[in-house]
Amino acid sequence: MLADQIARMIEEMLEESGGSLELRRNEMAGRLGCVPSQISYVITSRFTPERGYMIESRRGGGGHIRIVRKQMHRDEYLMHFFAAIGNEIGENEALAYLRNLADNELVSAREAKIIAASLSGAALQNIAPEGRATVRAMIFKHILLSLMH
Amino acid sequence: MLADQIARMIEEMLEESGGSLELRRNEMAGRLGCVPSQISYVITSRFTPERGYMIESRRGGGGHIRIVRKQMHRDEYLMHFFAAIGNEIGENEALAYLRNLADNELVSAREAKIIAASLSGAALQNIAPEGRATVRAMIFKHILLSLMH
DNA sequence: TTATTTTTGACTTTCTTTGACTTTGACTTT
DNA sequence: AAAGTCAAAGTCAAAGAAAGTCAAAAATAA
Repeated sequence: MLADQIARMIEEMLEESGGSLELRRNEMAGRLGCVPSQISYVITSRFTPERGYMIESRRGGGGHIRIVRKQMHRDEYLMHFFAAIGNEIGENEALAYLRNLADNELVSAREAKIIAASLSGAALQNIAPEGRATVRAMIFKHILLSLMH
Repeated sequence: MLADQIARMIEEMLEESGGSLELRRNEMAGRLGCVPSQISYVITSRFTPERGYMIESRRGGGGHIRIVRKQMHRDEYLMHFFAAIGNEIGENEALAYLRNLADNELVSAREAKIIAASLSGAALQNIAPEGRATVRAMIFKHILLSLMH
């Protein structure tokens, strides 16, 4: 799939450059033989702040898109998530946060699995659908609390 | 019967691939000359977490369904707990099991904290009291499954 | 028969791809 | 300096591609 391919490419570049890069949308689209907005799509759908990226860009002649992987620190991070979760959270969104936690080594891979299991729709299937996202948010927040101090 | 045939086919593929596979629902349905939702039916009715499978999927272009078998070799201990939990479990009883798991080094202290948080009455307070023990059992079981390698 | 499991298909949701149109910035010309 | 030109990037909505859901009908089992 195109989107994944582009995402991989960007990740690679980020790796090489140590977490920050500047690309030119049209030029990249040209190289890949795709429409420029496809690049935008990939960036907005994959390199979100939720997953720990900052985006900034400039239009016009010599414009560019800059992507920075931001490295927050522990407490700030957990707090940030705590606040970000809100009163309800869907499974996918929760997994995105979780992956971010794992990437930043705030939880181990095994811990991430445990958490994922406890937030999974399957585990919560006995709860009425309208209530699931709320319960999931509660559980997630309590887990984050257990990780603090 | 169609469903059994599909189930066998999936099991075979799992065998070949060593316990984990990714299939495309439409494509598979096409090959079998059946309706795509039939694949979904087989997966939800046969490849359940209760039977040791984990499912994840993605919709849209390039979507897929991934099936992973958690092989339980020397996971009998976890299985034992799994069975012991039953359909409902109170917080105290759950904590007792958890301590047991920790004592036997099946989970780390930190993991135990995470699990305790996710099973706590506080985390589940949005659920009607009658339903809590059931949901707690579900979550606990799913966590155990996630621990089975 | 009655209850449970299968099968099907219409409809929904989620994710991707594309392209037309808009906005912005740098440079050039008046 | 103001206006004009052109090269970017941004936005948005439509179309396409997959998987999910659900309930009715059909088949099987009890």
